[in-house]
Amino acid sequence: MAPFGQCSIESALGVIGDRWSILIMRDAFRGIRRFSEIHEDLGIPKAVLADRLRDLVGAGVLDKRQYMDHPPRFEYRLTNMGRELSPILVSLMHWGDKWLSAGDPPTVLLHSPCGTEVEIELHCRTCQRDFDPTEITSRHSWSADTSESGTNEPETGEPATAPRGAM
Amino acid sequence: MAPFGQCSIESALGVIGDRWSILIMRDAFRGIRRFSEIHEDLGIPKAVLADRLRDLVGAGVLDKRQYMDHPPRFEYRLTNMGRELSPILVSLMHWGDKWLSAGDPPTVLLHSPCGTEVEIELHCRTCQRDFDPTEITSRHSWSADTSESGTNEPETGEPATAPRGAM
DNA sequence: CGACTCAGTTCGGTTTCCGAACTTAGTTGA
DNA sequence: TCAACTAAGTTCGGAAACCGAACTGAGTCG
Repeated sequence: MAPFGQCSIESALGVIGDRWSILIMRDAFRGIRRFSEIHEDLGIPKAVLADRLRDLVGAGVLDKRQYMDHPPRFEYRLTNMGRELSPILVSLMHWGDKWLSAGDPPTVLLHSPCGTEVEIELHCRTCQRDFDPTEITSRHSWSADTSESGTNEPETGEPATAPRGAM
Repeated sequence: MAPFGQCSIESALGVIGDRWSILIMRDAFRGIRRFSEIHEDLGIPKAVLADRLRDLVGAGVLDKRQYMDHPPRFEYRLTNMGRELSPILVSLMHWGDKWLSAGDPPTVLLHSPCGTEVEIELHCRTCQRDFDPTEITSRHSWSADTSESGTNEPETGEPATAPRGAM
């Protein structure tokens, strides 16, 4: 495996492939921008936070700026690159809501102009419709097939051949 | 911070909040299902792989089944819960493609019925359009505002107030 | 019988994580 | 002016996780 090479998922994980990094970015979306705020909000050890912020700034998803000279105070703001992580956070949130939350989702995202709940969907512009994961194929050295077992207590049967799927 | 409590992103990270877990799930989508295959594909230490597979099965995103009795052989298949992680993987891939890949994206996902490139978009059913991250608000104890700096070399200025944003 | 495969477990060494204490620069209140 | 306080880190020692390599055990193949 080349270090963060051939697969974009791997490359992406090189930047946000750790629990804390994602939570720090979530905080950034929430408007939590200062070292001490993040520290308090997440309960992350300060040394680790300092480390992660350095990495995230280095990767280009956060920007460190001094917003006050006396005393010197800093904040970490989303860059465009960082802001575009939101589909990832939105999908994580939706998945957690659906499969892990007991009862009501803790947070609901809204489309601010109209107040409708945000949806994130796999969409096909040609077919003009949303579709689900089983309809994904990939183009590369692999070929088709993402279909797996059909329920969460999957049916038995089906041979052990390993057709190559997406991603 | 309650351990994996109030925020669905945190809960989700409790299941796939580690680099290896996500790569193992990606392999599952690719049709790589056997212990030895995953080990070889990822270069993950066997002890760690055994650990992660236990966790992922325990969490309900993979199902371990014996597909052969003599000799006993096992495979790990996606459950429905696992399959529905795909929007997360798709967004990770798109983000990596856009911001980290030099040149062509290593893998392109296609809508299998028609061969069009897969898109994943924030969508509003009321406005009948896709929109971008700056138009997200949340409903909970926080209020609006996700707007941050506007470029990847963000403009200076703007006060240090921390309006609460989404997620 | 010997070599091989799969699916792990065990082992020692290295890296990372963690919480607590410390630092440095500046501010506020008495 | 001195003490207490805050923000943004750094330093420290112990605990946990990670790593590659070696080992295990069930079963197969020639």
